Amino acid sequence: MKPTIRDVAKKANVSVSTVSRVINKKGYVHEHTKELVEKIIEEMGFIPNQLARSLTNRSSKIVGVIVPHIGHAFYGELLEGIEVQASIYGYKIMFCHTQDDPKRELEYLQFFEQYNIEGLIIASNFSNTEKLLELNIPVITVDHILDETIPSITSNNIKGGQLAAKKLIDRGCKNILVFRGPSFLLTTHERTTGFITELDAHGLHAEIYDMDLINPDIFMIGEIIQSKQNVDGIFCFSDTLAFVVVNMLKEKGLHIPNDIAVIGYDNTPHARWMSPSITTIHQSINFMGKQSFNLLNKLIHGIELDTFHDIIDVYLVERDTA
Amino acid sequence: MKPTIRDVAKKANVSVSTVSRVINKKGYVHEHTKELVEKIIEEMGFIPNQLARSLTNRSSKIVGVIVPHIGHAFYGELLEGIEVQASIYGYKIMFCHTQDDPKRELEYLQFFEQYNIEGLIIASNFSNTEKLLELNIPVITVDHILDETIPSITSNNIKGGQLAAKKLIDRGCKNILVFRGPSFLLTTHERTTGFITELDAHGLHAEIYDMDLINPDIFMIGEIIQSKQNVDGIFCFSDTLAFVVVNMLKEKGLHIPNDIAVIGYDNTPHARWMSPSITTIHQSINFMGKQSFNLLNKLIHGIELDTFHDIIDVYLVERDTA
DNA sequence: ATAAATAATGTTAGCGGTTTCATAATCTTT
DNA sequence: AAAGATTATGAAACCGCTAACATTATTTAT
Repeated sequence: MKPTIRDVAKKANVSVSTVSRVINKKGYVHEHTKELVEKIIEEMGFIPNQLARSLTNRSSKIVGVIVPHIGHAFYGELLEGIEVQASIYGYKIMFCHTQDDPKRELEYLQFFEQYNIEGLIIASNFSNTEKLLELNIPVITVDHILDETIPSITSNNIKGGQLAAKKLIDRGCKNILVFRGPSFLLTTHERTTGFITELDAHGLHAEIYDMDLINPDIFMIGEIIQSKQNVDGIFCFSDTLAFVVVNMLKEKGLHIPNDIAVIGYDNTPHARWMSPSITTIHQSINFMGKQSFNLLNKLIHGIELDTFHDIIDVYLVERDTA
Repeated sequence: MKPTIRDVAKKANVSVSTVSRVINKKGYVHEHTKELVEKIIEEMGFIPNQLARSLTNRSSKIVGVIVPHIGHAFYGELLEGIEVQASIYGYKIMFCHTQDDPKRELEYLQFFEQYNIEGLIIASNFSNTEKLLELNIPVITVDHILDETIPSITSNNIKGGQLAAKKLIDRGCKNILVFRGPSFLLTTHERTTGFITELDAHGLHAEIYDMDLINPDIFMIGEIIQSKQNVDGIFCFSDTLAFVVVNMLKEKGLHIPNDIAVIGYDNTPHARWMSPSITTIHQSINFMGKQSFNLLNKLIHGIELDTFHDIIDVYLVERDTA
């Protein structure tokens, strides 16, 4: 059986409160007894039970994270960033992937509540904002803004769109296609806005298609590429998409980037490994993860926020396709 | 303030134990009172505090999962499988990614212990088996076997190697290269064994190189490919590797699969999207995740195991590169 | 009708900690 | 040397729940 604080107290011939004081470094305790207690804790291999602690403290040292699909690289990397940072501050993560199912969202919200989680990071397109606020714990969103009142970490999607546009314009592209993400995502709109306004400023415009960023409809992309003539620039809202597009263009015998330039988004490893390697917009997902934990951590500890909605910078990675 | 069981009891004019009986559906309670209590629970929005429950029960409904890098697709998918299954049984997961750091492993083992986790799934190359067994909770490993005494879920790597070999042999390949994984992994050895024995049986042999499966050393691969003449078949232990190799071979002007055949491993989405699409060994990572939770669940509930080391089937996905 | 069995509910002691309060010992201060 | 402040420790209540045990009400069996 694991030793409890009482076992330690008995062996050290002190009261439990003294032991408690030692492990929490709180209140008065004589140097002598402190050393003795510490020795015995060491000896017995005593580890305070966090569950019991949480019960009195209401500080579980757990934060919840909700993502749509943990299997996807984006969320994996995000989670990695969050976890790294959380562990520095002694926080553990309990996560849930909703698979875009609102039922699961609510279910997990309850679970989280049962465990007295101290804060919540939401990366899914959460559907039930009221429920969220009822929780009465700090909540932030990452990668998108759910509500003006909920602090967030997002990527600078407008700039991402602008950078891509600038690059294509610089190359002299005139006939531009955009394979963007689904229209219900805020990120899609932001990138589109950034891209289009930049084109506009140069008297250019683009033809836009909505796509699934993660599971691209290969057939449809093929159709579009075949049917369009004279296209000389394509902006894809994910590297996965760019990846598929580049492969198809090569099949078609076009030279990239001379005949046609392609820009992706995300800067995943595959973009670098592909040949030609894919020019893309880099967003540091890992960093977003870290920052989102940091933001949440501030809220948990009641620290004043300097920025309520933090926007992470993006940049263009110039490679072979544009 | 969140309502407690006492608040409910008071409002319903019953004792806390009656309420407890209602929420746990355990012991005698009159239909009348049951309905009343349920109504009040509903009204007050009472949710039993799992922390307090765990304290008495020692059943936290939490299982721990340790992976090396959550950011990697393999572990993301694995975690997804685990989580889906866990949630069906009302279990939450607390995870840690060790980044291959033994210090972090131990640290997290302690954390897990503090939270009375009920079981542990290990996907990392855990270094400290004794510590693990000291935990006195069910432990299983997934994707590799750490110790004969610890139940496991693994992929049929031997068969994976065999399938790849058979395919290359069928194509008439004579001059074969293997880009395998790091030699400290059991999976690497198993696949190698499967592959080599099959070649042996046909009087063939292969040249083997150790590689990082996830972050391939592009330069080194390039060197090898350039230096070797007459190679007509390559077996890569990950699709990522195959991906890089295929790109390089194309650069070199070789025709795949006629001049040279390539087989990957994993069947990641990119293998399908690449052109030529990559022939690969499929292993159902998601399924492995599910099965590993199922296995752990049996152990937790003391159910007799029919297989101590369960091996998940793999198969060849024939596409354009072999 | 009475004993025995079953059903319904309450009382209370934990689970393993933290924390308030009380008390005792030691150190300052004048 | 006495009063006051500081330091050191312990007793006990409590966090929110479960479960063993006790008690009473209701059935069932004889």
